[in-house]
Amino acid sequence: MPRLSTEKRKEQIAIAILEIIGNEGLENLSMPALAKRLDIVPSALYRHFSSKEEMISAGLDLLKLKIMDVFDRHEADSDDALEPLKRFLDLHRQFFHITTVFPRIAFSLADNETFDLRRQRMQKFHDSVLGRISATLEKGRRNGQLRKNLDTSAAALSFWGILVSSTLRWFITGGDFDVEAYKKEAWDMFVRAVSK
Amino acid sequence: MPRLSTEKRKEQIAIAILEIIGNEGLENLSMPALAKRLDIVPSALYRHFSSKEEMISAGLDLLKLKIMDVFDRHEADSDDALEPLKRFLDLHRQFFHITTVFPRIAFSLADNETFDLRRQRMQKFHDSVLGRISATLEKGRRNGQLRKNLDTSAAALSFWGILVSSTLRWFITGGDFDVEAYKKEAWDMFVRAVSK
DNA sequence: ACCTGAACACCGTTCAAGT
DNA sequence: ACCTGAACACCGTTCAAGT
Repeated sequence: MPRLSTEKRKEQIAIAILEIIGNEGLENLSMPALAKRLDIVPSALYRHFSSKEEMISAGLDLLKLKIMDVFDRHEADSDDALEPLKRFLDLHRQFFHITTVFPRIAFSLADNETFDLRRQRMQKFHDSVLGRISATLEKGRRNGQLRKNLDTSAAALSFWGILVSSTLRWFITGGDFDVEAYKKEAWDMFVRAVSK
Repeated sequence: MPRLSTEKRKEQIAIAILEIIGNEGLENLSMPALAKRLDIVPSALYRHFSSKEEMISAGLDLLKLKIMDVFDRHEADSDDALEPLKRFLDLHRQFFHITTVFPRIAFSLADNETFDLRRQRMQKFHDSVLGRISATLEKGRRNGQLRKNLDTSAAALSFWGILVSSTLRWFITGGDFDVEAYKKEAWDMFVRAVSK
């Protein structure tokens, strides 16, 4: 009944996709469930996207925007190269339910042609995030704050791993896990590992 | 046509479940696909298990056995507390396709009653593995090899995170990622982070 | 005791028809 | 231009019937 413009619907769909995947997982993302949330009928979704896959892609694009925005808003402004990473880790709480979407989709990838589009989009996304983290670390490596022989891209993946492993544990314990306390310890370990 | 005993079928099903989830993901695990692999009809599966969920559980039980076996066979025998962990990391290659199953299932969990059984089984599994890693680290902490103030359970999760983040990157790049090189760097960082 | 085949509810997608 | 409703192939599961 609502009859919205394609533009608005597409955005609505992308938002709803992220919410459903974040809270209930890919397995529970069904066209009927998605349509119900927008108060339309499942087949109406196909007016705006050609497939479920395309809708997931739209969700990923939105997610990337959101995460990059966090980086942009908290650009390095001090001499400390680790400062922006620390801040990103702290902010993680705010977009935790969003972060869960990323590994959920990544770990559903198969070595299969059907998933190749999804995989490529994930890779671009991941490359952007890791690139951002690497760049920050590289700065610290050059100004002597971090080890000269530090492999900054490996370190960037390790840093991202803090978020992934805390999310994994959070899922497995059904929420009964002190994510903030773990991140604090993991951050201390990370600093020790990369510092001079 | 084959007509095997329930005992043998159950084992066959558990093995096939791990193979399918590991290679093609949970999304591609269908009863028709599973049945075809065993050369029976989908409904025949329900003679041996009451649901798809139960079949996944059986797969998880088998996976736990396999991973614990690796720990058992490479029990600490030197004074170096990090030695068994290093060896586990090296062996990871051998059971890589198995390891992928764990995060795949973990990141499909939802905050949903239907998934509670799966979640609990994952948690027991994860607790066992982390417990094993923690115990090793604890030994090193007591004999003075590692930092006195090391939070061994956080460190154990970080260690497990090396496997998870390398698997994540492997998936995202479609296999175009040097897992062994990354693990080497990540291990160096880990040693630096936990050592005295 | 194990397996097959028909049946049912559900999901992704298409298409003709409504406003 | 956007949405609905019927239709189809596919999946998880049940159940009666086969050997």
